[in-house]
Amino acid sequence: MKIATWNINGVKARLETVQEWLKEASPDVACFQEIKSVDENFPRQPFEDLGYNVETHGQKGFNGVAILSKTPLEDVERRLPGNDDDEQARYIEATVTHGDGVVRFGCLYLPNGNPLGTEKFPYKLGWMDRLLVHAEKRLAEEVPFILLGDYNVIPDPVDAKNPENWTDDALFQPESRQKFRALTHLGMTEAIRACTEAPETFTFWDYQAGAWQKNNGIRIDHILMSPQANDKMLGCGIDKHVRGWEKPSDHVPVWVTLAA
DNA sequence: ATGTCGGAGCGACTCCGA
Repeated sequence: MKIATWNINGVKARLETVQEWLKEASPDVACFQEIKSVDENFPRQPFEDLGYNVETHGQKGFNGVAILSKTPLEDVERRLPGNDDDEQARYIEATVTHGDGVVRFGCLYLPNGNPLGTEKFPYKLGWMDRLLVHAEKRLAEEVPFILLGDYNVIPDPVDAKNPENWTDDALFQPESRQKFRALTHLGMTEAIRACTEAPETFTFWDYQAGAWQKNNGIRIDHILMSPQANDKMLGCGIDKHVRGWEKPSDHVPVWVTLAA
């Protein structure tokens, strides 16, 4: 079973690119972030034509997440619990049958948090606190649970080409990194770090200032696995080549494979 | 040293968010 996450930066602008990648990579489950579409306008048909079931949680203009699965998506829940006043579409959860068991997926688009000194950074930290509470609840259920998406957190200096350039950025603040570590300390395994020790393992390259050409990347898209999911993990990868395609997203797909 | 992109609202440019 192959499971992927990708911040596509706009489903309308990326439709052909995403279809091309789905044909090439053929994930069983794909989580997308920044669909930038309301649910009614999400182009479901092109994905259904490729054999996917589709569930979305979108809003107008920005944010928005989606889960695609070759097998049915069940018990779909939208919104991260913990703040009924939060109107931003950043979380969707669903269960997929896998072999003789099930896997629950949480697809997330964690707030960016920039610029520091505005209400955006405490919103990010509050959202991470809610995610910690929710993950703890899911982990207590002791079923395979995978929390994947654009975390907007650079976990460690090794996860940036030029970490010194990120010291004033919300993605690399000590508080952001501490809360990300706290998630793993609940017992979740961060898949890419568990699968590879390769240097310069990045998932995002800014559109600006020739970041891609200079490999000036960061690693902010993560797949966190509960113990029951981690026990099944076979391998992982990052589809870096997709960043070099025509009309790319600034992020690339990240994936894991699980034993049946 | 600088370099971008997507979407919305408006009315073919400017702003926002990243």
